[in-house]
Amino acid sequence: MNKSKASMRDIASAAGVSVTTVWMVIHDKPGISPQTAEKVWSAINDLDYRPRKSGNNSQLNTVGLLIEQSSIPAISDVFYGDVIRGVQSEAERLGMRVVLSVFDRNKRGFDLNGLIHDVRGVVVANDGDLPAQTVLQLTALDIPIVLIESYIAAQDFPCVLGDNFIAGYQITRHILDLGHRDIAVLKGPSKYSSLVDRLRGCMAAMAEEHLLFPPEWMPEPMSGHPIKGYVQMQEILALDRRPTAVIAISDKTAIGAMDAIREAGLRIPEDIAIGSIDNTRESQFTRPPLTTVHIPKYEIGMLAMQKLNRIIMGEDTTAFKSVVYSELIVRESCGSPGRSLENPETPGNAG
Amino acid sequence: MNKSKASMRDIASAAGVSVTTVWMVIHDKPGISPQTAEKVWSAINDLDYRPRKSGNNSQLNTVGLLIEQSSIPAISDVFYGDVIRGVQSEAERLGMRVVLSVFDRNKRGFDLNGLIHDVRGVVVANDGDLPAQTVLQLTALDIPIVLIESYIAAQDFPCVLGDNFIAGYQITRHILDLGHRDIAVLKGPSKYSSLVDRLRGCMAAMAEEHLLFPPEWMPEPMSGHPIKGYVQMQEILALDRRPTAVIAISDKTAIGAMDAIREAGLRIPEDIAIGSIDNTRESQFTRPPLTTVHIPKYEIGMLAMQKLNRIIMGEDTTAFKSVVYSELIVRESCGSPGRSLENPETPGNAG
DNA sequence: TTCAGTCTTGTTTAGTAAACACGAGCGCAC
DNA sequence: GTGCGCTCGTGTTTACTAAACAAGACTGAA
Repeated sequence: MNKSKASMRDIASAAGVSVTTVWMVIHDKPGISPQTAEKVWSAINDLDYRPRKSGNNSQLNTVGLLIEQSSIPAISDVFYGDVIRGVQSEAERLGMRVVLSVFDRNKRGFDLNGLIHDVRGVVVANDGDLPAQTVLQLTALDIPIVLIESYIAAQDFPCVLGDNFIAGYQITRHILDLGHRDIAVLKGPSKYSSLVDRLRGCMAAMAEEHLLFPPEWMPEPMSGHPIKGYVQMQEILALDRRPTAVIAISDKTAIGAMDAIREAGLRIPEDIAIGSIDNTRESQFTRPPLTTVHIPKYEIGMLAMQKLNRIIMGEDTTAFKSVVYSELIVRESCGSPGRSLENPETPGNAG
Repeated sequence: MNKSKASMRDIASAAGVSVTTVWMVIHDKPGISPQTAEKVWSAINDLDYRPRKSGNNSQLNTVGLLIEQSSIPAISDVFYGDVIRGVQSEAERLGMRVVLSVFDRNKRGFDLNGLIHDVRGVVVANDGDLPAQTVLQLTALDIPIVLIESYIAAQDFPCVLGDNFIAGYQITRHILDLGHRDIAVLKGPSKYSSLVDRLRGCMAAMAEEHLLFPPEWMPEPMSGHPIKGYVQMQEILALDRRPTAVIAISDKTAIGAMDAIREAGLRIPEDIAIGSIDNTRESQFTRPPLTTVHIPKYEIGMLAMQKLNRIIMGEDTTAFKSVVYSELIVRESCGSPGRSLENPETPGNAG
């Protein structure tokens, strides 16, 4: 008669507690003393208990993490690795599971239906190649959604962002404060709203000094080229007049640009200073180490998961942007603040 | 012997339930059936129960709303009226009380101590005159704090903001799209971080068209002058060359500027177009009605209270900016989009 | 084969007993 | 009278439960 595996009721009587208590122990709810939990767990072990129904309800607290294919293997990607870790660890804290789902830019019709049935919400990491239409489709189906490092103008989605505008402003301000006035910028594809915001921040800082980036010093990015920034930088170096400093819109772009600068036989930062935004792990190992703006990637992931959970729980009713603070990290690629171009002692402030 | 008032235990036995249940009814906790609640409440009424300790614990869920004096009578203030309503209504939903506390810019040492003992957290509306030091003092005392429409650079405070940068960008973009190229801007005091961000957004939009605001078309604001924008606009109108459009950093500034424009015998928008940011209530009753950018003031207040509550409850651990979406409201003060300057049919896009 | 009825499973609601924190009052020595 | 410990009554919190509930699985009659 005891052929069928033990049930919660069996565990309860074996441990001398109520079924509810057993349930609470299994689901890690508050209000259980360590002793009781211990008793229950050992009873579960002794009787070899295995929940029956749990198969289907586990899907009920699973969320999807939609990510574009180019970032795969995403776990090790310079930017999204940290974001994913943040999402994952917050999900764990909330008792949720995360399923990774890759968006392939070549397959037009993305298989949303396969995803949405198993999932209570979706966080969309990065955009660019993920057409706004896909995102709208998700909301039409009433699936809660949170965007990461992207927003859609006039479409008020909940999202979590780095302070991209301020980051652009900060790095540009830093380079201006070092005395530079001939500054170029390596921008990114305009489909990434985060990169657009960064550029706008750069331009605002320049405008405060009544300066504009000359058009020839704002080359368009090569789409699809493996080494971002490399070709853009070459274009600038081929011009008659060369900038004394260049701002790269991302660390990756900066790294490509540094290659081009070195190949041209120029020194960093003596001939050309370079600064960027992201503070990815590799930025501290470039030669010279990159002056950049830290974007708290782990926190972005964490907050995104937290926000998604709150939307699912009905706690967040109005959509808003959550913006995490950025911080300028001064290393060596712009020269140190003590030694500006003309004035070795104090930061230059001419303008 | 029954001289002393009834206690929870008395209520409990009178209603035939446990003390815990009585407590849960009084504190509106979940897990009480309507019938039981009814029984308990009537017992409370019959025995004329009155909680003893509650005197001090009601202060425990009170929060302070710190506001600068110039905004008083704050309830009717054009901007902060809505914000305060938002804070208040969310506080009510959360079962909290709000005490208004006015910061007087003339009294240097603000009496924080009087406030902090009764309060579990503070939301600071506006800044400018509220020195950063005061804010830091609050955090040093470990009082949770949320800033509204302000942040302190490099000091990572939780805050709730309108999307000031984008708002500046939007109104400027709108005016540029109408074909204007000779554009002036009426900026605000630089101590207001929100107004600084708006200006930066304006400058970024201009820079995208490779334009800068000429310095003579960016007059400094008169500090302390009753009618904001009026004197600034007069300065611009006195110049040899006049702009075809002007951007006011706030609705209030725009209203002053419109007076100056009318006094100079010029028509709005035919001679000078004007746009601004805020969408305060009065902006729709100006003549002509003001084209402006809506900043959701009520939502800002609501989110600030929500965020403060979460910080108090220990749910929010990392500080971040919450940014609510803005929206361009096209009325008549810039001319209608169908009829731009040179081209009556389509928006001008030269540049 | 199907379909109503019951059984068994996990889950949720609505509740409780007992321990806890803390100030008020009380007695008692000094 | 004043300070000091002690108890006691207060509201509050923790740890736990009985009973109702939802839903799939099983069963046995039509």
